[in-house]
Amino acid sequence: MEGALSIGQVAQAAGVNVETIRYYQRRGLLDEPEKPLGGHRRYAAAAARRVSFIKRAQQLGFTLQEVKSLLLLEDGQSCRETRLLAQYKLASIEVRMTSLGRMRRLLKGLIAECEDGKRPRSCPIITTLSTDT
Amino acid sequence: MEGALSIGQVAQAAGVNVETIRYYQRRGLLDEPEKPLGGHRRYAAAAARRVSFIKRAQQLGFTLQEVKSLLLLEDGQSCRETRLLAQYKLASIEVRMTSLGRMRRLLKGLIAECEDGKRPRSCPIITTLSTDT
DNA sequence: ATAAAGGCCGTACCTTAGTCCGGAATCAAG
DNA sequence: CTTGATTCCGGACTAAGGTACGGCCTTTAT
Repeated sequence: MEGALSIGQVAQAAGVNVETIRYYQRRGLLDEPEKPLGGHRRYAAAAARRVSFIKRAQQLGFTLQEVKSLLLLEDGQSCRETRLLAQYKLASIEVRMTSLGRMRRLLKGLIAECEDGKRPRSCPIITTLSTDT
Repeated sequence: MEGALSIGQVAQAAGVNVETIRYYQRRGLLDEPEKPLGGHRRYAAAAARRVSFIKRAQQLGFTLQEVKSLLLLEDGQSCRETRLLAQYKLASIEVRMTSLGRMRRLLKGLIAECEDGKRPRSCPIITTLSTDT
């Protein structure tokens, strides 16, 4: 059997709080294993992986609601819908990257200017940030 | 005079709610112009630009607290600190981009696989997402 | 000059993503 | 078999980032 973890072990494995696990269950992102009448629930290792996935997706800016949709892919069988969702996410990731790229270019340029020491009055950084996109 | 906007005009120009403007003022991201005793405050066009900047920075994942720091650059004169802060932000942007890049590669691959129609049983998308980083 | 629109201000409320609490029950070690 | 650590469960609380409300006053357009 590849898993007989307690909720605490799942939490530790995924690097989150026990309460977070329970919260995800309430939100329907993770299901609760059966409770052996008057005992403690046992989790498969897959639960910990699922939680890790949730955290990773979140770090990339997906909301729990979105992650939930993504996870439906796993559970559901419809490859078609899955692909659509993935394509949509991909598009949003690309938008974010483009945005970040612009900001990065901006900051790089400003840092360089700053280093040159040619500061006419106020730091060029914000004058620029405040005006450009 | 390049500005004599009402708070509503500032909000509209920046594409936010009037309440948001007031909220930023409370948070110290934007200062309130003097109020002409028993009248309505008037804003310079710079206020709208500032708000737009805040929104842009936010879209890139900066918290209001961080944006506040960034804005100190504008107001403060210390180029040195400004630069440090900007460098820190730059680094964090790069981390985010790398992360997003990984996710993008992942999604792209999975979408392609999905399109091939070779689905062994469940959609490959999640099997992968659940296991890899 | 008068009404509608907008501004002022304080307070209350909302959503997201958790975290904490407290009491009862269960598990694991010695 | 006792003790200490976990789990269970419901519900309250938090922080961030706003949004809404209500009463009153000022502006603006007609």
